[in-house]
Amino acid sequence: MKNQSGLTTLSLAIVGLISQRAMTGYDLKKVFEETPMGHFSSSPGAIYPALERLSKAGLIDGEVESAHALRPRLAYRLTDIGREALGKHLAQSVTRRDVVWNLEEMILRFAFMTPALRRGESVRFLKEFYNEVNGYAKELKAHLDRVQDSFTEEQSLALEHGIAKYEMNANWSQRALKRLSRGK
Amino acid sequence: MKNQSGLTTLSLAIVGLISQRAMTGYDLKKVFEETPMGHFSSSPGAIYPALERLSKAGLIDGEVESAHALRPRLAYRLTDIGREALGKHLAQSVTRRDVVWNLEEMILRFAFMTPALRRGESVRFLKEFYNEVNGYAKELKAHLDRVQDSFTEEQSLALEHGIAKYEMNANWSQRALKRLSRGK
DNA sequence: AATTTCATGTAACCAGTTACATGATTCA
DNA sequence: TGAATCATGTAACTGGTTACATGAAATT
Repeated sequence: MKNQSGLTTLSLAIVGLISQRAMTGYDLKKVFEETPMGHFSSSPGAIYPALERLSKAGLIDGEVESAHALRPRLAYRLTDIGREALGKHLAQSVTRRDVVWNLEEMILRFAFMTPALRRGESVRFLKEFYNEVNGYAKELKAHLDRVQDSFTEEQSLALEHGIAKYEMNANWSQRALKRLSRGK
Repeated sequence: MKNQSGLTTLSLAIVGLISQRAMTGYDLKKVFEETPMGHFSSSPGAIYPALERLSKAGLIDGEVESAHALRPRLAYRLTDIGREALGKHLAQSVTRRDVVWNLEEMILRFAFMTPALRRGESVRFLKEFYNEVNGYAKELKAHLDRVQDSFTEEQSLALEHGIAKYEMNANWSQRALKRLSRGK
């Protein structure tokens, strides 16, 4: 459990995908294999136990589609509880901790916002996201100024990589903000 | 074990730091807490077991500094085996898989290259890194072209985030390459 | 006198990894 | 007919998380 709402990154990906259409474990596996959707293991040893946990927690519900077969195809869809949990998870505000430790998950959250939340929530997310990544980029720059004299060239470059990463995120969120405002 | 040479990302960080100067578990904890060195847990429950594993594997060696105290201060330094293992780990070539699944670890590798490897190795690393991130950026663009009609605005933006990330990495590695060539 | 810092560890838990297993159906 | 795909699962292992524990030394 990576955060207060109790969804791991993999669980979020699963719940988010299932929120769009009913899916079996195998469907999820294929999405993780064939699309650049975050980077998740497509191993059955991760997916099926995760589905079982979410099912036990009442967030998703599996419907048997071919009861006669040896391995009945189990198509999962979101329950009302699941839809609410997803909404709450996505609506959490963006903290410094989030962008430092779970940046990729933040993008995953953002990807699932429509139609789970209202458009205004995506905008709010982007503004908060921008503030945090921009703030952290400044922190990193200040740190570089302090330490670069004692650093090897590679170490300086590695830290500059971090700065460039957060600046790229700041730029992206600004662009995204414009696109969302323009679009509606 | 995340890759063929058997070092997890945390182990690499520990071995890399210890290669620069002898360090205790507490020293490592402070580095992880106070500097933006990758993003590692500063929890003793991760660090001390990792030190023990590395010690058992013969990569590092702990020297008791204050035997009289209740908690003797254990300063670790690299063994010859450890130095060799670090060198081999850092000298691995960069694969597509690496930049897709372990990009942050690649930067960590790069940061420790001096003085563990010769400068030429850093240059080779950057060239390979550039090829892979650039290639993957192109893959992502092609994917976006294929799927964007069926995507929500947020999903398109999330994928564009991925593209921007790999383009930023391509730019960074080009800049880094120039700096290393110029500098020596 | 009280709090923070130094310093190392353990225990319970949990999620993800690799590898294995089964067998029907579809395709070359 | 042999291989690939569909489809779901289990078992052993591993490493990281959170929380707890201890107690000396330094600082406020």
